[in-house]
Amino acid sequence: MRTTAFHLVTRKETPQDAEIISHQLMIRTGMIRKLGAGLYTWAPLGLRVLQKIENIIREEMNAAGGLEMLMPAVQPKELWKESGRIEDFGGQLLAIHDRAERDYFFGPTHEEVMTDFVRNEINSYKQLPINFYQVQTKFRDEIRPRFGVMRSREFIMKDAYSFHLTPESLEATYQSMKQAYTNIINRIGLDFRCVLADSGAIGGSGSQEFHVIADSGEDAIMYSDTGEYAANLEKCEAVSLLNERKAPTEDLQKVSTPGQKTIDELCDFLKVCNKQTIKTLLFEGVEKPVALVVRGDHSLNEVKAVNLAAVASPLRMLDEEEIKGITGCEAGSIGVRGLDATIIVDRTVANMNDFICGANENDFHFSGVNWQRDANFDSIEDLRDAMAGDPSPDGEGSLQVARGIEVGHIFQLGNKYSTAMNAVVLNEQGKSQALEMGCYGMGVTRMVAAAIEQNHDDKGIIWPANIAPFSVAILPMNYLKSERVKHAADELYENLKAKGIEVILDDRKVRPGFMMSDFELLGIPHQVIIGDRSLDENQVEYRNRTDMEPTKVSRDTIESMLMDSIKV
RNA sequence: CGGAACGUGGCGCAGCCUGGUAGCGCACUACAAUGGGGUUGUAGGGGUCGGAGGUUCGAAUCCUCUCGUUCCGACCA
Repeated sequence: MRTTAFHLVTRKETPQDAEIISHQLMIRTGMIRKLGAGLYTWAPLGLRVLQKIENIIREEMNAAGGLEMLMPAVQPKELWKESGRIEDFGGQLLAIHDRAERDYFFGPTHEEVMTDFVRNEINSYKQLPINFYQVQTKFRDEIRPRFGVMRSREFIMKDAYSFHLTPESLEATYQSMKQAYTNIINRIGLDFRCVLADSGAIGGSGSQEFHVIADSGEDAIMYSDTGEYAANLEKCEAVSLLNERKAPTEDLQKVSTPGQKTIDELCDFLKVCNKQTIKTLLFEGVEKPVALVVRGDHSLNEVKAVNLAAVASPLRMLDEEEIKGITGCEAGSIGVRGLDATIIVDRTVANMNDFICGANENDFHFSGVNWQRDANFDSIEDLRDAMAGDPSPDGEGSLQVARGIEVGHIFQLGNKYSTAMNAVVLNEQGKSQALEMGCYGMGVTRMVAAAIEQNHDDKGIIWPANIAPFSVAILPMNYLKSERVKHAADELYENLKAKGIEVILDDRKVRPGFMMSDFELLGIPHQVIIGDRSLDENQVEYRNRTDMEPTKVSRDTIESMLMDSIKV
């Protein structure tokens, strides 16, 4: 490709609405342009990268036995009524209708369409297991799109769906998908972790997420420093930090704490450590209000909370009026003694003794509170966010924290959809049986942004070799005036092209500094600078984008050197 | 959806408070010089100031409504 025949429009200035580096660089390089909130045009440069990622995904999916297909983006509302997921997805569904006022959704995901396809196509256990996938445009009406294509409303996802007669068969395919995802991200060249995850609106029993490690990541992931354990913070098991409950040593005492509302204020006032206190949080329950109790220095994990049977979904904290009605006090003085609510305590809280809590009376707390003697709870659950330094739940090492960008999520759905939508096969005994189902999503557009988050410097993008839009950039100095330079550049360009190398030759009438800055921004891995100065010695200059160290290379060997470093 | 802010050539912004000629930088076009790190000069093209209504002799500027966008909180590949 010659730049004059390509669409290359770079910008020196950072767009005002781009917060994170990948978004900034994608706009500055001209890979994408914004059309509206969460809507982006992929220019030719960006599409080259996107398609490379798609191709790697296709190759690995095919190698793992996946069968590519393509479903409509527009889905009849009736299918969603069958699965009962309209409520789960809520406002994220883009509702549309046709001229006859029939209702449709623009697909945010395709479990329904796929299950419909399969219940018509698959009738016998002999057709199983099978794994279909597609690479397709989705639309989710995110409440707050941001970070460019990282959280856009329209995006491209690879989604796969597998079907099985038995949970064992599902497990086997699930593991092969996990391996395929590992291969994909390794080939793209990114640092990632596979972590345990909450399955959210998609549902099912078990799921894992693939996170590309980056400081700008929206998720916190916890991992053992010495063991295998890794989980999304929202899922990460938090163990009890106290092995056993010690016997009471203090008497129950009501202490005056005028105006002390937050845990921090209370601890300052009483000169105690926040590890001696508990937080009692009141939520709407299914039958009666629920009090969720965590230690003063811990934070409630909202995903764990909403997953509790006694807690109403969606999660809602009681307001001031409701709190007053139950406790007679304000939010800062709630405590567990004599509280009329279902009391669920965190594992650590269950083992505390001599602790401090609100007295359900404004400006008073209790100290020296002990379970059984002074108060009781209904059950013990894992309620809190795990913290760095906690023992790993599998007993191996302690937990560390990192930020991650979720690029993939794999689920064992079991028969949730097949039962709801009556997708059955006849088994060997001729009996009708609901299908076991798995689904496997990967954010293709997001992967591009994630790759940039992990591979850039102050000058621009540093593309990993396998997804770079071009492998080699030829930068001729004074191409339009020096016949010698033009000849050498054209010759190298044609030779590399003939060998199947993706090469871009900058034949624009721009000055050298401009040209070099442009290609640093673009992040092309291998750059060859050709000018009269080095041609005098029958040499060209080579640099790679990673270290930018210039190396003089003889004209005779530059081609083979490039071929070696690219390893086609 | 709640809270905040912003809409002025393709991009980044000034002008608005105190109403009267629409301006700057980048980008773009042409010419010239320059030619190994975003070079310089000269000359150009491009904006009904988000939209509608109002106040006024006169509105980018003041008022009302509306649309859009972005940022902060609950969702997810």
